[in-house]
Amino acid sequence: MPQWLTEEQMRAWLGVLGVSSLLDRLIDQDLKSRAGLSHVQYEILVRLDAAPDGKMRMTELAGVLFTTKSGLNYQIQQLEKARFARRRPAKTHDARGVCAQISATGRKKLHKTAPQHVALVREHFIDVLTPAQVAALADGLGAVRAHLGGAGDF
Amino acid sequence: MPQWLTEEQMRAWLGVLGVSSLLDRLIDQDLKSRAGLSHVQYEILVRLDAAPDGKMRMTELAGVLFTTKSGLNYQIQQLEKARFARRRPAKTHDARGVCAQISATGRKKLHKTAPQHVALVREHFIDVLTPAQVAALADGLGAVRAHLGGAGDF
DNA sequence: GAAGATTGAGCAATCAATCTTA
DNA sequence: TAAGATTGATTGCTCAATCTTC
Repeated sequence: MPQWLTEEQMRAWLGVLGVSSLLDRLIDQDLKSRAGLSHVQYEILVRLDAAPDGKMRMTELAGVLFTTKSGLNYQIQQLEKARFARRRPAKTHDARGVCAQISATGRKKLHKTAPQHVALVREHFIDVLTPAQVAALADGLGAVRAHLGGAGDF
Repeated sequence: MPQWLTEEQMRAWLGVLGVSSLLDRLIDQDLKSRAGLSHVQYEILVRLDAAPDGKMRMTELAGVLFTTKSGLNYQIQQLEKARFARRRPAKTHDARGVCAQISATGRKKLHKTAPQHVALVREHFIDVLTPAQVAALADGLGAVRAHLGGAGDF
């Protein structure tokens, strides 16, 4: 016989699914209407902006963003069309590598967009919780993430 | 000046996004390969199976699943093709209402699929956490969900 | 006009296959 | 042969518009 979930375990599990669905949609709509960026595109720009020289290897970027290489490729194409990023051969001796690099326009766009985005995350996530709850979420979700072994960094 | 997130707040936030991405993909692949169902389709069947008479109004179902009405409509079509569910006019005096109803085949499929699905959720989520961590996640995520005001029920 | 539901166009994600270089 | 990256076909999602009934 299977070991069903307790009521509390169920709340934790459905909580993860529900909260991420709701917040992701909310954020996507906000970013699209305000800045014309999808949430994924915004996260790409954040990572590139923080990276040395504004550039990162495609596979590495896909890893930290928990997306597939195909999906990332598509989004980088969109960012290239919008002139927010470009592709550059990686300057290793390995000619297979490709880097995505944020452009000056991309940085401007990001820096103009970020404050309101952070405000939204605060309003609907951080500020709804006590500091202890935030710590508990960081702790628990970090444990799950560590177990899943994604290439993330935080 | 915007109020940036602290390192811990960032871990909590990226934790939600990362864990849900990773687990959702993992579960989707598992369900598709084992049962030919997407995660969304599985959740639909769970809800219908638990509902009185195995049926639920389309809008209500979309609400508890945090999905759009269009998205739900598409998935119900797929479930109809597979004979796991069907559409029925709601038996209110209001002729606008439509119910989705799980079929006997759908119930069989669900009951055969559920144990391994729960085992997977345990393996990669519940069992990775202490009972206190599970309680903390249920608590914190519940608070966020309550604030977002989704039509969920748990 | 508003609520419940459905449709269609366009966009985005996935999976397998391909191409190139190591 | 394998790693890095890209593409193509297919599926699924989102948004706006539509249709019907209240």
